[in-house]
Amino acid sequence: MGASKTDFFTQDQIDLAAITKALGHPARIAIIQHLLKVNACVCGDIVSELPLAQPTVSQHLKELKNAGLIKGSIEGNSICYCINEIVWNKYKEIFTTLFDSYLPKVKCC
Amino acid sequence: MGASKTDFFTQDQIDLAAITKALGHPARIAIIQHLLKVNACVCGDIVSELPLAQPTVSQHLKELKNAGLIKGSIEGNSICYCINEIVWNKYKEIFTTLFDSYLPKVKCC
DNA sequence: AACCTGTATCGTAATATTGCAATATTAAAA
DNA sequence: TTTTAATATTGCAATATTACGATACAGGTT
Repeated sequence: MGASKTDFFTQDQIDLAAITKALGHPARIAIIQHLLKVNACVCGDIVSELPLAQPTVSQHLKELKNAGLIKGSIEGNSICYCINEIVWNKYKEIFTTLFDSYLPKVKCC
Repeated sequence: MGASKTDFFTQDQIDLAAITKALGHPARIAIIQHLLKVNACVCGDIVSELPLAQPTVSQHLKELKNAGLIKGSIEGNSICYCINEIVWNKYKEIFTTLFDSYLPKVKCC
């Protein structure tokens, strides 16, 4: 098929899967890391940061925006991108909880 | 194309993207959450936990195993699955660093 | 107005993912 | 050995993703 059976999963599972899926590409990881590194709104130098054509980068930015991880706002004739603080902190919390919920067993196969 | 241009990204970016991609499906999130919940090796009840056919679940398990997130070991005529502690802790660290590296700007567009 | 610059969208080709029926494999049980 | 139970693999159809050239669009600049 290619489409996931979202009907039978919880909304939390679907949301978490959507965020991780959005992060599941080297280019999008690179975009996020760049936004984190400059720690500011980035206006227009994302394409030059990546080894990809401009339409491809635009598409990756769109997916990150759809997932809610980043925001884009018009700034003159270019567009400023930055991390979406609220969504970022929400998933920081969710990921922390997820990773912390693992308590290794003394005996495991 | 459909294939990512992995040649121009760092190994860290490719690895992180691979892990997030592996988590980027509701079924695989559900599998991980189940393994975390029972906090033990799970032998054979994963299929019945999910609203998917056995071959589909087997495929998702394979992807999680390929990503290194889970381990599977033969236990009689069934197979025990559990979280891979080393990989889990490695990415716990990486995710923590990633999420913590965000320092919101006072002024942002 | 015409032009440039930065970004988005469209269209399309190549490839990957998802899901499952059918089948194979493996190991214990009868 | 035959059967049974659990899991993996194969093969295939439907859909999604990735990438990019061509093009459209928007806002400045001249």
